[in-house]
Amino acid sequence: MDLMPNVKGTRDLLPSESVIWARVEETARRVFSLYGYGEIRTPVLEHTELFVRTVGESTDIVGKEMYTFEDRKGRSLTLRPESTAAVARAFVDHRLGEQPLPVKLFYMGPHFRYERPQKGRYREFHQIGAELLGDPGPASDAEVIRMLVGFLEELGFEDLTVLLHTVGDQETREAYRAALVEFFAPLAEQLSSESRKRLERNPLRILDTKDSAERELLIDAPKLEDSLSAGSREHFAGVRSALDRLGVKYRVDPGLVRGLDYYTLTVFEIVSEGLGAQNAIVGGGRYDRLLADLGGPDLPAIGFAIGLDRLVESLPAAFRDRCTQAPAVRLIAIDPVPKLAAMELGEELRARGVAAVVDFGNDRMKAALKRAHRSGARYVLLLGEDELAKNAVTCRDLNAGEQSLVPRSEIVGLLHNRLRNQIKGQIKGQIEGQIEGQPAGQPGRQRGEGEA
RNA sequence: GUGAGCGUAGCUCAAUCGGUAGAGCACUUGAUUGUGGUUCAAGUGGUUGGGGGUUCAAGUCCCCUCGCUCACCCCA
Repeated sequence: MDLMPNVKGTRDLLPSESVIWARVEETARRVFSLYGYGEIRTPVLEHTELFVRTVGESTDIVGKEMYTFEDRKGRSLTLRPESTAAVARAFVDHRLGEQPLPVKLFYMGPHFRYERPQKGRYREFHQIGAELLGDPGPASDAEVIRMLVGFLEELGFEDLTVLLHTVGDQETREAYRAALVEFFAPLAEQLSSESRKRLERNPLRILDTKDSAERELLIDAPKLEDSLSAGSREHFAGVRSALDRLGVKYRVDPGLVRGLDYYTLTVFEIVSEGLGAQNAIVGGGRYDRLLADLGGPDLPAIGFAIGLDRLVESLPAAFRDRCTQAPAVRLIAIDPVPKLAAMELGEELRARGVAAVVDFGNDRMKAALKRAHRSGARYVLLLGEDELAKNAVTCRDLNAGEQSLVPRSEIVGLLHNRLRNQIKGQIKGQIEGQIEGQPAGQPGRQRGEGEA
């Protein structure tokens, strides 16, 4: 039992894991910026009212999952359970509607919901999201989805299917809501208590029930498709034809009803295998009323949020294997005096972009070499009195188990070249600027799968 | 919020009907005075999550509690 455990539903990410997260985040930044998105960083803390008004009082998020508390002046604050509302708030606050439209923003960071943790669900979780604000067209919907799919492909995901649906415009929703209530009212006894509540508060949510008896009832229930207004129908058709043209695979899923109140028209989701029950890694949709509801301009918008925790859990092994952080070179000084020489050499290597660590242990070389091996280093440079006297260093290749005496003047260039060559094969599909100092790999892990 | 399962060495786990806690890996040391990874030998390591109860005797049975995990609900 820990004396000081972490807070339930939160976790620490150690370097072997956080390096993967960093690569995913870098990829998102690169891909999204190629589409003209800029990063927005909003506070983790917002007024509770923001989420109550936008996400919806009838949702579980607002009803029972928010981390809400009063500050010292009695104001009700909430740790953000999602970010679309916050981005919309910032958009209104900063009058971004007066800029050339659409405004394209992405964000990433921690979010909080008070739920029982399980696989793929944490109380502190992380989202990467993007919002395109100020354009009504189906083309924007398609571009947003295309960008999202492109991002996931960069990470090595294959065969992910986009689930697509429409919840219609306001007119549609009102008509359909009425139709649903009319249909279910006489059947209320056959509904679960949960669904009876839904019938009052948010009838659309009955559609995605998992209760088999209720699914039977749904067969004869009015279809959302039949209530779609002409405009909604046209919009949905536009999204679909644009996605077809862009080569995005999707499946229309009539059961897909996003839970948040602010969604209109297009909604979509991406699920992944191997995540257990919490398999949605992305959710998104259009929210044409949200900005106006917040007292801002009457502008439409669309966006999505990626569950980073779940994304990383389902990340293809090929991507994970490329994410290593061990410095490739380790310098071991055998006596006190060469230690300073080792530090100097380390600086020279780093100046050329070669990641190098000086071993400061004062024990025997045996122990130092062991540390080097365990660190995942590819090369060890040995500096002792012998080497100093000859103005050279011993360069040991830990993979090959071979070593040679290299003149001091040549060692930096030699390592720089060797590591550069090794990296070129691995770098494909990875971030520019990561070329330097690419490590040799983790202990116990196959080397060089990324090559060729 | 509801339900189920599980807490034994740093890690993964074992321990028969209740009988005085053990293995693999890891770690330390040595074989090797300036050479890791392989091999061999030796060694360190435990309040069996915590508290209470039953019993001659509890890791094992009972109660309480804390924690973790999975699932429901819902969502990323």
